[in-house]
Amino acid sequence: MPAITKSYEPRDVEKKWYAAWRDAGCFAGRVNPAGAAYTIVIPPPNVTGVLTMGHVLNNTIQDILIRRARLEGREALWLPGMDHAGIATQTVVERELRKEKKHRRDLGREKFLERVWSWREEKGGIILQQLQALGASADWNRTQFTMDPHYSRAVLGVFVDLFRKGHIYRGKRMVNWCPASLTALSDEEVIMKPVKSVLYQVRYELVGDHGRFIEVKTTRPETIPGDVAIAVHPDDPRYKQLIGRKVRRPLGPPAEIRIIADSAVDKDFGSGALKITPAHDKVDFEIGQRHKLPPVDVLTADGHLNDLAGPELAGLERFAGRKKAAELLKERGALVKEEGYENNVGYSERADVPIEPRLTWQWWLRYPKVEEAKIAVRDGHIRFHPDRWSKVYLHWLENIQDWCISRQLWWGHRIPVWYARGLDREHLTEADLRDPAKVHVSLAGPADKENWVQEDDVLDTWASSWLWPFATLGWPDRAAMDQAGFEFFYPTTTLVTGPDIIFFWVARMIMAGLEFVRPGEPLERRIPFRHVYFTGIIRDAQGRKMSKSLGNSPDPLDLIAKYGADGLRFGIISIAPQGQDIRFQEERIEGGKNFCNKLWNACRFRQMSGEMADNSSLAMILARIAPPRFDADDHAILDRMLATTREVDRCFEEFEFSAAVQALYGFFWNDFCDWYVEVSKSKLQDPTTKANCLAIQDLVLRQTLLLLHPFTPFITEELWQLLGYGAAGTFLMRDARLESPSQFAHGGLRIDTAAAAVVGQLKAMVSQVRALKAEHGEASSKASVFVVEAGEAHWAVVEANLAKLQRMAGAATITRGQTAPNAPGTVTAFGTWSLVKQMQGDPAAERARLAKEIEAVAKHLAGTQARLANEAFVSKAPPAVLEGAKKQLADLQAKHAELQRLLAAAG
RNA sequence: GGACCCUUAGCUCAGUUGGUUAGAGCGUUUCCUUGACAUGGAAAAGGUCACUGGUUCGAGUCCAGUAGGGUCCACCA
Repeated sequence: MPAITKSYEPRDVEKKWYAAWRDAGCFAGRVNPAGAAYTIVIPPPNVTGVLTMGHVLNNTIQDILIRRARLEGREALWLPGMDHAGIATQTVVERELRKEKKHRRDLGREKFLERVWSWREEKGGIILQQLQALGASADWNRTQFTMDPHYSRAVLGVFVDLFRKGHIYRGKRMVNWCPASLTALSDEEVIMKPVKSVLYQVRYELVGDHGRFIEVKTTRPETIPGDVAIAVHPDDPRYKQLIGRKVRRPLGPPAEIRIIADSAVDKDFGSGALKITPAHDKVDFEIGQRHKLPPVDVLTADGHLNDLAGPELAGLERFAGRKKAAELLKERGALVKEEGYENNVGYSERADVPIEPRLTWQWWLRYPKVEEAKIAVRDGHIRFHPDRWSKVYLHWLENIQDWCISRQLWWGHRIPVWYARGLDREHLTEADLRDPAKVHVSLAGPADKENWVQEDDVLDTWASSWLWPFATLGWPDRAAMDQAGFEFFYPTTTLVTGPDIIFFWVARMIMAGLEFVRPGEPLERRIPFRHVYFTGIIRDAQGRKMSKSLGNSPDPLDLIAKYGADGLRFGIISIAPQGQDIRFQEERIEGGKNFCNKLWNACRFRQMSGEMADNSSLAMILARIAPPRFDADDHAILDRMLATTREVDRCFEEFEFSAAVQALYGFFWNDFCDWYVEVSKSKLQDPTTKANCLAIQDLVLRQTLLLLHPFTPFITEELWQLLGYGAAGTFLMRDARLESPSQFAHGGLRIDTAAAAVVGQLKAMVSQVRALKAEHGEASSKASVFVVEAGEAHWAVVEANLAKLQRMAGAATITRGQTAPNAPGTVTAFGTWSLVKQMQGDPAAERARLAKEIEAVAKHLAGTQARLANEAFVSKAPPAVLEGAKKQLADLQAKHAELQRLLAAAG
């Protein structure tokens, strides 16, 4: 066996094991009808994506779950893949084209798509390589892409199916239009931002009443040429007599527009009069519909003013047009006032420009299975972690709106609809849509293609990713499903994602699963997953979201180079409590690295301490353990090991990963390294205790590596192999199995918890003695001379642990005797220890120290006495609490008396 | 306007059903290179648990309210 080096160097170890796992096929999810499946589908990163800290957190958690599932003996499948990301990808390729001074229209649809595909081949999907550096144990042979042929068939098949069921329709409606990407967006893709703007107060002159005006307030004067009316509230006394009159439009081609009454107008906002521009505002559009007013669209698709805006404005970009419009109004005396104003403006999430409400023909989806989707979560068939997100989910479903699923892009799934050549698409009715002579909807398309024209639009990316949990498992093709193990792996077990895509993705997947999978079967067989774990959002030290534009996100690959993948994983998990946002601190990643080094060196110590026996199974190690020889420390460390095992079990059940990591950290560092390894040093000197001690170390290290493996896969595999904990040719990640505490008991392990409890007191005593030395200027390394004044029972404990105590307290000798007057001392659970040395300087310092301690004890004592003197406490508190208080009182009284005696003896 | 979350040590955060003297990591101070580890060890300082009131024998924890910070949803020009 090679010797373990002095410090852990992650780089080569990570490369070595990742390749070994991959080559041995350890990542493959296999069907085993006799076993239980554990399935995770990756939230597919965009094909344009690069690894961010958010991905690190998200995918580390998935890897933790999947590795833990393997160790529990489940058939684990982590299914990876990528999203074609319509707008994002098309934008990237268009940007490339722009550098060549070209536009996608110069290439034409077909050539442009070829270009996108070749971009994907060359540069797309880097993120999947990066995930491997993180240690992701996904089944890469199953990698899916939402534009793969079979996946595309699933997407288009679903469109056809929903169309036939009447869930999909085409309609001319107000949509969120992105003037940068030139496409419609769904409501979910629009984010509202408060924007500082100007509120213009504009007056419209009444026709036939020279010098009389009606005033409106608007933030968008450039749309005045699109005004078709002024609306007031029907009950507004200020305007009642003006209803039905006409005013002159102050901008654009001259026109007279009517003053109308509509109760949608808020009397108390602004002037109480509202300009109606149906083409550029959703509310205005609705009012326009009610009053049969035709919309006048004064903008082009890319956000410029068109000819309908009049010659002064035509051709201007919309914001330049706004400025110009204000100037023109001012010149004409129509601008009464302008004031600073802050309002909410919808922005395109992708392009980060203000969207335009725009009237266009689009394809819409009436969501299927909305009610069942609520039931699935409300009744706990799908559990959200943390649970509070279910409220957000349900609220959205309560208020759900039809989904605009068409996009005016080229990169994506082209809608499988063909219109009869020559059909007037601008005036298509619902009846036309359902007439197979006019509109053809199918996967294969019409037989006589020459007589038909295919729809130009593609589907929203989310209208493909909502099928992810089952389309990635071969659905709907039966042969592909069988090959992928659909029946075994679906429903998936856990989805790990961010709460920001609850609406975009999570809710839609639930509805899709319920609608399409195993129709007619019970709900719990159709849902796409049983658990949804929502991660927090990673923020920088100032609490800002990490984003590319701010440049405040560290490159995870740099962090891996610096701290190792395990260090990064351990660090990020340790600061990611369930459901809370995470403030990133690089120091915590460094802490992860340091922990790995600690683990490494503890194993190194084991290797240096004595011969490695056959460690290749739990049974082999247990066979070397001799419980009758156990001392308190042996009982204590095994007790803590089992408690930690149970705690980690609990954490996995509750999805509390950071708590698991903290439990493991505390156990390993404090209980094992700081105490057990240190006491081992004297036990290893003694031939009667050595073998047992080494076996216990093996047992604890083995269990620690098993529990830690999901979090830090590389170093644990390396150490597992170095210490020989698995049979030759096996892997920790694939072949090892977690043993439950009951299996340890089965193997003959009996823990004496009373003995284990003594160790807590021994530790406290050692701390007190060390502090005594430190306070009196004795270096911890100096071998000091102690005299202990103790009763028989207490001294027996000290004597039984003498060698260890000498080492731990840094003592040359520990003898029983009377405490010398004038010697510094401390009152412990096992007698009063005094340090034999020349009292330096003023004995008053020692008296002051004792007085301070006495004061603290007295205060605590008084509190306990008061509690016990309280009639209500004595009669109502549970017996265990009462007993505890009584014992505490006795202990404190004894300690107080002993301290008083020391004080009297001091100087 | 509605919903949810947060406020605990200098900093970032744990604190599971209410129960002795509220914890961790980092940072700070002092000491230590003793044969696993200085990526380390020992010790110490540091908190009226945002505020006010209530329930209770007992509240960081439960309830109500207040203040501050954050997130999501909502068509107010």
